[in-house]
Amino acid sequence: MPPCISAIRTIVTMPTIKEIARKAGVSPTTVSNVLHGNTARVSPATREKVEAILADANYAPNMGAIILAHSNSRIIGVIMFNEPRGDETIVEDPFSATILGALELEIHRAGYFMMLRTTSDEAEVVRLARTWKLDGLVLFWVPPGTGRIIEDSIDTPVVFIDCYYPDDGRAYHNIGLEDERGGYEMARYLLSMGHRDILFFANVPRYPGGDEVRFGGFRRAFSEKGLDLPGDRFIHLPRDREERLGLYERLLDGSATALAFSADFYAAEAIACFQNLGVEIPDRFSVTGFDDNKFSRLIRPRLTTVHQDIADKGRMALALLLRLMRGEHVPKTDTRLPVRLEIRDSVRKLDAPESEPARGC
Amino acid sequence: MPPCISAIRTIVTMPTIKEIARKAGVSPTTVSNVLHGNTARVSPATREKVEAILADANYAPNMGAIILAHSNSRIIGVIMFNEPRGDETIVEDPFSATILGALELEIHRAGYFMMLRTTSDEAEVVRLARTWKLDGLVLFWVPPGTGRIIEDSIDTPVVFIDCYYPDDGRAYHNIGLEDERGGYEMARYLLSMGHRDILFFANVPRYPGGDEVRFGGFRRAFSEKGLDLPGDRFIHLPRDREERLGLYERLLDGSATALAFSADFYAAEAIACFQNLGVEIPDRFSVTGFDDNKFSRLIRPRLTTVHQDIADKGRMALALLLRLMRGEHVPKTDTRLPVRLEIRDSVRKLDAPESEPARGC
DNA sequence: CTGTTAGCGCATTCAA
DNA sequence: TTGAATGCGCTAACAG
Repeated sequence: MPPCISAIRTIVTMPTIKEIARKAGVSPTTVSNVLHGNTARVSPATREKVEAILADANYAPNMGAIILAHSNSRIIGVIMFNEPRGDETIVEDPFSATILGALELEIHRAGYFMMLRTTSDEAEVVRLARTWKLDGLVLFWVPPGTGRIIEDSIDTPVVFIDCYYPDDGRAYHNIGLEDERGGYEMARYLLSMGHRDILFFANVPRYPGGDEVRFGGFRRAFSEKGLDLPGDRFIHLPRDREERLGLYERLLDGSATALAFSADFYAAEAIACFQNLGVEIPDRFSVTGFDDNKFSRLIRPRLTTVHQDIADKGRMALALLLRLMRGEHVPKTDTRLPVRLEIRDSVRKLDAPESEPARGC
Repeated sequence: MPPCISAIRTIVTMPTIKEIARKAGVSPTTVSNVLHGNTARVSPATREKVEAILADANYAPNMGAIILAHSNSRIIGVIMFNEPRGDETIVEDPFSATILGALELEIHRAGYFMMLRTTSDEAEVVRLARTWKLDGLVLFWVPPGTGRIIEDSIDTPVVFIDCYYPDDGRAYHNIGLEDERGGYEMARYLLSMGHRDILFFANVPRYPGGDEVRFGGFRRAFSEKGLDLPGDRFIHLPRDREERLGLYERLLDGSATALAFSADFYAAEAIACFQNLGVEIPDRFSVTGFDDNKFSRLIRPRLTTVHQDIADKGRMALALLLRLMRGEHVPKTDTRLPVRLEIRDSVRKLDAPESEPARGC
């Protein structure tokens, strides 16, 4: 190994508290007290000296030792439950990406570290929490029943995002959405536009419980009008893109006038597919989404959808988690963040001329 | 504390190697050997017994102790350099999201853990690598000069993604893109469609060096035709959305016939803005993007752009990093992944009728 | 094939 | 106000 390399290695050697103490001519305990702002336990003079050496040596603690010493890592685990499929990852979904961005920002800001993982295996989550002594956990789309197992197996504060639970008489810290109301309002709107023959497309396997609740909102709106929305109007989209495109094409032979998607992305995909086939939207089909992601206003026609504040969901989840981590007692409530119907241009009034799209940037 | 709670806590208590050893009636070393598959050092009989107890106790190692014992954490740090701005995060960008998804998959698959962080501070990266004894580092969009500082300060294998370097006579492990060729081909195409008055919009502050290289490709194509593309055609987009929209609107008073964006998202944003103002694209402006993200084929007109395989970039970066982590000697090369011009419907031939859009899903 | 031992870096008693 | 001693859980060198 050439000398220049070993010189670099020397720079790299990480100073420890012990070394800092030696340089400062004090004990490791004193250095530790300085590091922790234990001003009462150290004189200003030594404090200053130690601080100078600390800065000069570019001291950085060894988290391994810290974990070992008091079993917390300052790591917040962010886990997205999903079945792995083909070449699409769940992280790249615009919803996921937006909320992950918000979480990263807040975790960083709070002085914690973020460990990201996707899995469909609760045992893996438990293992992760234990081996890393995670300080907190944010769990997305946990299937019913699984949340209980996780909470019972670990000692870590947990906040769920977008989860629905079995009737096990137990409460969870959850940040969710007014899914029922979202479905209800969208259905009311579609009904008001004259649509009766509606198909609802679930969010592939991504939102256990939630899609059903949204569909429940649709049904409620229908029954309020004395109409029925049969269960076979709830359709699971295939995971495979080609299969989805085939499904969209086959809809052209059907009688539905409106297609309600439980995610903007698939709505956009379907619209593009129809347009590529020369089928005009919303002339042939009215199409609606859910979430109001960043792209729903960029596609044409602009997508009528159910708006939610995605980044805010992440911020709320983290604020809650931080409180739990501080040991505050927070009542377990299933928070349902508000939704708002966002009417744009992808739904047409039946038996009426097309509406003029809105203007303005 | 009620008894039921303490019962749960008991379940939670994490077994250590020592406890496992006690239960199995062997020494901690033997357990450790079993855990590490050191079959040569332990008899099949004891191995089986220990394994049974291990599984039964749901043993999970304490990473703190492991880090302390041999200074590697199995964590791969993923760092995205960026200036924080307003309410937009870099993680939610479709490019980032796609590559993060691929990285998460590969890191997980390789048995490592992923720590995600955005920052604009190289000192923070160094600190992170040291305090966590990171096994590897993936760095995005590192500004020129900063990469060297980081590499010189730590002992961790580093792979850069989409970085350009100063002429410091040094090589880096970088997975980048044929940016110059991408710009060149796009410009040639625009020229072939009769465009001469072109504006190039840089990727906000996100891609130091890269945007300039893409613009360099544009200039080369122009000069090959004996034309000049002056430096004032290179425009930095404002970070603030409202300001960007204002900029787009002002373009209507200009003479440019084509707007070349260095990111699909902004191209899509601009197109939508124009459409909202009642301005037809590509009639009034031809618009092009870069990256070919998931949405570029969903918007209307479908976006003509420069395609890159984003997920593959992540996979290649991680494959390289894993080799480096294994101690393999890999020559430092600045890999430039191929680009491909993706001609769709957002560019029109000047002085010619609009082209018919392609059909098919 | 198995066990003993020392030490990784830090926080935290307890003594001085 | 300061320091010495102990232990967190694991690995690895060494001894048996």
